[in-house]
Amino acid sequence: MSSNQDNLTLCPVEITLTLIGGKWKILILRDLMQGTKRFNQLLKSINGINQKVLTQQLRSMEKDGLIIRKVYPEVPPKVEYTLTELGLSLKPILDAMYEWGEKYKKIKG
Amino acid sequence: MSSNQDNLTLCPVEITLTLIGGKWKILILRDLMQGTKRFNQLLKSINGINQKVLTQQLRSMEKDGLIIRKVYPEVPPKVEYTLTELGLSLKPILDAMYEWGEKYKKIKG
DNA sequence: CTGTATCCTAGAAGATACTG
DNA sequence: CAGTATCTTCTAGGATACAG
Repeated sequence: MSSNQDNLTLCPVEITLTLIGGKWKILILRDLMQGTKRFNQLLKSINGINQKVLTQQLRSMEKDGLIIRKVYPEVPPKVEYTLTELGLSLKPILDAMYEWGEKYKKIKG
Repeated sequence: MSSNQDNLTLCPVEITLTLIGGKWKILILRDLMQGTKRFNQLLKSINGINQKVLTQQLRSMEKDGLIIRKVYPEVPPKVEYTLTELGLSLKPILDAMYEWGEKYKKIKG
């Protein structure tokens, strides 16, 4: 898994990939860019992910300083996930991906 | 594998991911953004990839219209890979990833 | 040099059941 | 609701050998 202890001799693009590569993190970021979300909200809005994998990805992103996990000591439990400043700073990447996908859709769709 | 037959009802970010997701395509794009490259050049400059996987990824990207493969009928063979216009249009994404990686390096390094 | 063709493996991802 | 804990499946990726 990625971590902030990864080799910092990698090229900048590779560094970025170690933190947001993989099948799901970009999609989690896409959702959290809209604001704080609860675990179940993420689970529903991310097509095809399951509970275990979502938990794993969120933990990894928390460890990497991209998101913050806030637990409300209630019953039933309530857990909210929010982007950190570092996480928010990924927005230009997400925006570029969004724009490219839009254009591609128009061409091919 | 990704293809241009993927479900176009996906959100734009997901569409982009189907075309450039995975462990290697971004790195191949990074290299080809600098211009046409031969197979062996790519093999050497992409850290950790092997021949089979590089071939697979290049075929997939060719099928998706991101790159063009040009074979020179020589002995020994010479094959060059070049970005198409569509492939080139991914540059903003690569640039954003590069910039983010740079900043991250400065903070953590 | 640029590929196929096999075979193999690690680990990501998924299904299911259970819990505070 | 938001998780663990297991067990299983799957496939991207890797190692190796060979070929035009």
